[in-house]
Amino acid sequence: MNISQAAKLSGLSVKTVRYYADIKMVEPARNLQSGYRSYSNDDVAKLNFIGKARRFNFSIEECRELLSLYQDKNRSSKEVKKLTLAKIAFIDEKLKEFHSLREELSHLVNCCNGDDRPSCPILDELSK
Amino acid sequence: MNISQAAKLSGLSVKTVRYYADIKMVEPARNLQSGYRSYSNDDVAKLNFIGKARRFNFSIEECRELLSLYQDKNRSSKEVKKLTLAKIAFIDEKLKEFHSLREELSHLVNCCNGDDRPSCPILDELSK
DNA sequence: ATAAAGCTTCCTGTTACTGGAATGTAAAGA
DNA sequence: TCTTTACATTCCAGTAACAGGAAGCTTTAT
Repeated sequence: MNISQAAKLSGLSVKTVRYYADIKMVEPARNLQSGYRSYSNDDVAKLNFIGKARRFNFSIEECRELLSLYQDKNRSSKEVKKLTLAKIAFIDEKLKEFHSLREELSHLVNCCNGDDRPSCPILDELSK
Repeated sequence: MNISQAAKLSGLSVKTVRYYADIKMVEPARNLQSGYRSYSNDDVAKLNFIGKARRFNFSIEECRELLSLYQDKNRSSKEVKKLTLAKIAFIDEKLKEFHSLREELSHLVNCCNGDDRPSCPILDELSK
């Protein structure tokens, strides 16, 4: 099938699918006459896989690893679990950061009248 | 003072300070003989301000806005509060995203044995 | 036959810098 | 004074993961 069909089936944009071909993550066959990319069902499965992994916040490089594990029938689940735990740790970091940011910002907001006068504790804090 | 001194006092890298000059956010005077950037205390105060705002997750463009409000003696605190509330809303979005991601991932991790066998529920989920 | 749709490659832009090369200036030591 | 060293300058490339768009083929529909 052509690229737009593969994109539709995998829920990705054509641009994204072409990008994944460019970076050699999912390289479809080529129609020799037209030069068009020709995607197999297997290719689409890989695109799907990558799409899901991306939605789970795995980076492209991590997707590459997961994909090679996915295709390796002798892999151990340990390796996949390790990657996933690392991702969870990363997310925990982000959660902590954003939590404390949120607290600080909402503290500032609570101190600010938010009226038409110029006095503003938020700016005061930023300039300290 | 020269750029490295300004960088030190503001807690930013020289590269970053130069970048802020390039994008016309903090444009110091120039030493006409050497061509070196010449930072005033006021410039350093602005750098400080921006550094703090960046740590509060404000984007460069938002910093630009905040900075102009900061320098506008007639600004209303309402405007600053509005920006800050928008930032909090953005952070809340991120928190929600990461929370649900974390849940899904830890669910997968709990289902995975993490041993030397190939069977892996994480990969199974990603390929569905 | 022609037009429209779909495909190709290539280039630019995004965010907020960082690293590095080539080169110029200033300060410190011999 | 000369030289080394430290610091400054500009400019270019790279980062992550694409999106947008131009110019130009190929296929399909009318």
